[in-house]
Parts: sequence; C-alpha cells; structure tokens
Amino acid sequence: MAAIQLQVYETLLAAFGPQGWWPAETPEEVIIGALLTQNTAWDNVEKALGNLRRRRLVDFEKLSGLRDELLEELIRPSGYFRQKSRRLKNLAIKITSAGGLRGLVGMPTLRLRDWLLEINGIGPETADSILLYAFARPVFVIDAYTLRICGRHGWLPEPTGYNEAQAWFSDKLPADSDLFNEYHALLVRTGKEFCRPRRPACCSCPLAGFTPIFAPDTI
DNA sequence: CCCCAGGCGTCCA
DNA sequence: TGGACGCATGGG
Repeated sequence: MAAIQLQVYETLLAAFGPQGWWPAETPEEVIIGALLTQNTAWDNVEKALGNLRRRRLVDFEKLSGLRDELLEELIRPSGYFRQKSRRLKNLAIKITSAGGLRGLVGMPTLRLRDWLLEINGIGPETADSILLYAFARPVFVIDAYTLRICGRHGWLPEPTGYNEAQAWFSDKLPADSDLFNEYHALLVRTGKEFCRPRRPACCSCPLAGFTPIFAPDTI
C-alpha cells in the first residue's frame, strides 16, 4: 500500500494533469514573482512583471540601482507596493553582491535556504518556492491552500504549522524536485477550485474519498 | 457592499 | 512561541 501522500499526488495528477509550473520564463522571474505573489493574486503579479519585462528590468543588477519611486510605480499592481519595492531592491542588492545567481547555484540547499531567510521579506514559503522553482532543489513548498486542504481532509491536526506540514509530505515522498514541483502546483489548483476558505468540505473535490487521520472534531 | 488572493514582519502577552 | 494586525491592488 502506497503512502497517502503519494496516492493524493496520483489522484490530483489524474484529475488535473500537469500544471506546468512555475508560470515564468527564467529563474530571475521566478524569484521576483515569488516575492510579489505573497498574499496576492497571480494576475496582479503578471501586471507588475510585465512592467518590469518591458523595461528590461528583470535583472538584479539593474533593480539594485533603481530609484525607489520608479520601482514602486512599476510593481504597484501587485499590491503592498511600498513594502515589496523595498524588499525586492534589498534582495536584488544582496544577490548582486553575492555574484548574481551564478554565485548561489553551488550552495548546499540548507545553506542557501538560510541565506534566503536572512533577507527581510523572505519567509519559509517564499524561500522554499525559490529553492524549488528557481534552483530545482527538492524542497516541498507549503502554502495556505496546502494547509487548508490538509486540515479540511483531516490529514493533519489544526492548526498546523509550516514545518509540520512540510515534514508530513517530505518524510513520505522521494526527494524529487520534479515531483515536488508538480505536487505543489496541483495542490494550489485544487485549493483554488475546491477548497475555498470559510466553506464546508466540497464533495466534488477529487480528494473527497480519502479517509481522515484526524477526525474533524477531535484534538 | 462583501470577501479573497501562491505571506511576512512587528508587536505584545 | 504564538496570535492579532497592517500592508494594497484588483477581481468576483
């Protein structure tokens, strides 16, 4: 009997097919997008990314020298633009002074994760998204959709923290960046479609048949 | 009008 | 250590 973590993956892949993540072209775009999409709809991030692309500013060296006011204006559609412009520029400066992405690709995964987490504005999900989708490291990304799905299906007790959820998946799956890439994308797809907040469990969800480990009203 | 979106840092008990 | 709160635009 395969672990539930693998069965869920197979079920979602059969239901939705490959999601083709990350929806960006280059590692630079993935990193910038990961920061801009924090608590923000991807359509809004696309507008901001488009502004940067048109001006050939998807480039950490250029971003690190950009006027604050201009950067704020360009990323305004992605929300929290004052915070995010400051954080993006700060990130660009730090990457540039590390020798660009070339200077990071050789770093061991855990050391690179710590390096990312030191940056103001990069927390566990953003760091892990960058590790997985920009550097192809086998790190399982947890997000609000994943926590909601796990809680609602009774796979983890609520409330569950980031590290606990990450371990629940990672400990039962092969450390395969292609698997983790597709799995996270499928969970986001599932969450958007079937696991909206403040709504009862949806019986048409492809995952409806999985047995809860933690009953809905215990612990 | 309301709620929501692929979080995070800060503050405070 | 953990829960509230502010951050901001755009879509349904």
